[in-house]
Amino acid sequence: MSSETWSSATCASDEQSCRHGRSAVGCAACTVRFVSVCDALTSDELAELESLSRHVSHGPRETVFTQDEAASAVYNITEGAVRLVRLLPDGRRHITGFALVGDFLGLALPERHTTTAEALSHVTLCRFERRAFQDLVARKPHLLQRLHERAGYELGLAQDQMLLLGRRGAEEKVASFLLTLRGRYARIGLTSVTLELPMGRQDIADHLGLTIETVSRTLTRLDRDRTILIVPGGVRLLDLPRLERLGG
Amino acid sequence: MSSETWSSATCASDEQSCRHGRSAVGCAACTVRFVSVCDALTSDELAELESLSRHVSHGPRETVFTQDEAASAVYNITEGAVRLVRLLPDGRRHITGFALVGDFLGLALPERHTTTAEALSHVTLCRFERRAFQDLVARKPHLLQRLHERAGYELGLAQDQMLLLGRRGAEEKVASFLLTLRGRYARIGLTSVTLELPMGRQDIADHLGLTIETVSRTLTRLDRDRTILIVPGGVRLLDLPRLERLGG
DNA sequence: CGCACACTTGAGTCGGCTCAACCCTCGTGG
DNA sequence: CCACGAGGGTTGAGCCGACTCAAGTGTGCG
Repeated sequence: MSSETWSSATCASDEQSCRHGRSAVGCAACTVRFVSVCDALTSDELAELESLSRHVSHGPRETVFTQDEAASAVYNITEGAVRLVRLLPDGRRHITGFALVGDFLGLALPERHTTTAEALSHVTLCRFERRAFQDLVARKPHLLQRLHERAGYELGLAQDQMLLLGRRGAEEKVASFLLTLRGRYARIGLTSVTLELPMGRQDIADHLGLTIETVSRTLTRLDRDRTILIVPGGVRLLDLPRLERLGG
Repeated sequence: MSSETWSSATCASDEQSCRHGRSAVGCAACTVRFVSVCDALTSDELAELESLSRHVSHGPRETVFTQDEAASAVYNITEGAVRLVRLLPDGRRHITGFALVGDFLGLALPERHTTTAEALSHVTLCRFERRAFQDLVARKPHLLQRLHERAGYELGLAQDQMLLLGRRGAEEKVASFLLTLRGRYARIGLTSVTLELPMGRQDIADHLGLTIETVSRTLTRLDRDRTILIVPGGVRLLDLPRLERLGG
């Protein structure tokens, strides 16, 4: 039994969204609506979407869904962050990306999930049955349009990441990673000087194609020369211009 | 003036497809139709699509379109191959991928191209004005559906590539590259024992995040231990099991 | 206190990069 | 016909940065 199923059970879901947390008062009042695909819908359609949705939540390290398993649902993150993991036959793992608030999981509406999604912190999600969501999409071309735009954006991110992985240089990778994350936070309205890093060093390493030791060393070096300041749970970006010079 | 525009001019295009080459006898008889997005259309719709299309062709090293320039058109490759290049501010370049027969350029229908596309050999393409194509797509949800599926597939490829770039090992990278290419050729019905490599060593290096010397050395090593045989314009795969062991 | 876990730090190794020379083919022109 | 140069590819010597292995720090928690 997957933890996904488990969490659905713990969340006493009924017709409308359940009230187990501080969010979940309906799509119209959804805090992430304007940064998500739902933005494409009229209020009527929003109501229809809402009837399909169930809120689910997961604690840290729990699995939302697993690579290669049948994709019974797609998700929209309303709180927290998850890591998207690809496992190799030989045991090595790679983190294709980190999904933040407002991000959509299952954008391509695939038959089977291509990655495993694991919660980094406490995370809440809007869960849609895939078939029902697919039916809705088939009837609402502009929603599909929106999904497709988003997929194009993701494709661009993936290409940036490929570029990053190809050009070596640990410092470049780490600096660029921090800047990218900063940019994504800004995109959803979080512009704090302190950058939260909900993922561990090992996750960053597996994302950048480095080892945990190299990530750690690089961060401490950036800390030593006052480019960043390492704080519990994240970093403070002290010298943005230099960081941008390092990251490209 | 871009070479794209230039080529359009040399191809005396009129209502139907022009007859400058051995292809171009109309969408219904198109050799790449069943491996491309056009497969989603009925014959009526195909006729409509055809009225939007112009055949263009490019010689080796010519640019089809350039990164960051306004995307006036999207393309379907009917013959030949192109490389998709991303240029960095500091001059380094990365090849995000190689597009083969049947591949669609501009899948995400972007305002501006995210990569530069350069012909590797003589290449012919079906060219669609982006706006007109977009209008058609807006009226044909199942075509959009098909584009979106394809985008999902591309996203998967990009993730595989990220994984490849992250896990080091030149031998692994090269072996995997050859196998991936073989798989893509097979997908469009080309199952020859000899694998054509229309791209140069430098292109492979820029695609895999290696140097040209390392690519060359790795290929010669594979040649020496009889895993492959280097032939003009490509390689022959002699020991597939071993190659698969090397590539994952 | 003692354990677990995440992270940091150090010493030595190794694979791919750098720099440089060389080979081969092809096209051009004397 | 050969000389020449250009471009793509190959090969070699030495270096450097990231990995490996190993130990040490710090914090939270039972």
